[in-house]
Amino acid sequence: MAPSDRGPRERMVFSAAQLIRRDGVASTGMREVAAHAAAPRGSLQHYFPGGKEQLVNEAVGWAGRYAGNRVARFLAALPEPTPGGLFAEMVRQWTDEYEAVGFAGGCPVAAATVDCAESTAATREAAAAAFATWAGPVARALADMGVPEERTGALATLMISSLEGAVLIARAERDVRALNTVARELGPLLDAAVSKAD
Amino acid sequence: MAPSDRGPRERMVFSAAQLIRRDGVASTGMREVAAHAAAPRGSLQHYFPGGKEQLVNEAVGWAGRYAGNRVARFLAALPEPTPGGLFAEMVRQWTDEYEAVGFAGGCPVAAATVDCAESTAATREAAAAAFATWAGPVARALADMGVPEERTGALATLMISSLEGAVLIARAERDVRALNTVARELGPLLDAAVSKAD
DNA sequence: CGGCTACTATGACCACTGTCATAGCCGGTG
DNA sequence: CACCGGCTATGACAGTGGTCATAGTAGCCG
Repeated sequence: MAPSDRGPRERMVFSAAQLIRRDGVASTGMREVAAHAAAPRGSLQHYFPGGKEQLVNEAVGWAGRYAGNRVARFLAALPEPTPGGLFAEMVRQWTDEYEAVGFAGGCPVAAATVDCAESTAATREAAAAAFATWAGPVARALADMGVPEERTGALATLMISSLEGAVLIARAERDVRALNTVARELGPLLDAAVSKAD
Repeated sequence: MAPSDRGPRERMVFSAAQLIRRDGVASTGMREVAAHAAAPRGSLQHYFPGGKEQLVNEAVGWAGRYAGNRVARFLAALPEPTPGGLFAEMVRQWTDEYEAVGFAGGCPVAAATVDCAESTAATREAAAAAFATWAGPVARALADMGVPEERTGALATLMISSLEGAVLIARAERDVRALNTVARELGPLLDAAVSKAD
């Protein structure tokens, strides 16, 4: 699932994201991150002199970039790209995971927002940046599909909002129902946004 | 904002919800809850022999009931109830708060889900129950407005998902943009769901 | 060889948490 | 008055957290 043989630094960032996804920021310990990454504990203070805050911020940034990069893959997987199809793929990544390995993990950016939005300004900004680097490719993809420029941003926000909320509900219920619901209900609306002059 | 003169027990549950909303479950201490509720620390073990878990679960339940009860108020505030109007009111509760007192707080149910879904089964179930007691009144309201029965549940889920996600993004960005966006984009879709035979 | 840099290894510190044990208050009732 | 239940008050405990200090290793350069 993840490249386990990268530098230890990268592994720790990745592990931090994984653990934050599962337990939230506050419940994730530094020692735990090092152990999960099979990295020496002493490396934490070496690679992340900024402490836990720096590690969390990098994990959040990593998650944002990951989500943004997935968009291109989703598009490539679609025979004929449509907004609704893209959203269905975004949702499917979650339903696939939940059905395959269970409901252990949520979105790390959401976790960081919930846990740090008020207490840690830098992390809050990292989360906002992550949402932006995620929404950017989505909006561009919508534009490429023929959605008018003035609506791409709003629809991208709607897609990400619905997805995040559905992930939350799905995790609480341990059921992918909410995810499937938003995909089904939102698909037609998204497809209807492509201007017919194409 | 809240009835400050209820029993100490109720005040503690309410304070717990407030603090969880702000900092997440893990970062909210029991002593902090007692202090915030102006309640004696010794009362914690008296009223909540189940410890923190019980307190958190009750706070989540309280939040779910609160959200469910708000629905009736929103409907009463609308001259002519429509699905899009109801959703706009639900969103407006958040934009009003954020513009009035800042972006300190999110949804306590979301916070509990993020922090406890994997670690504490009972809290996860409490969160699922809270979402259900919230979605119920929403779905019933949609039905009363003429939405076909077979779609009310799905649309309620869509509304709550989008709202939760938008709250998350708004908090990260410290901007109500996402909230306004989902309200604007989803309104027409919701209104279009009322069957015309009415 | 010495010296330097990158990284690793541990142990200690201090702040704090949830929980428990114990004791005290205080208003009723008999 | 004695008694007792509901509630409060505090101190202690054991555990865990992030962080710092210090020392060690490995490898390259000169």
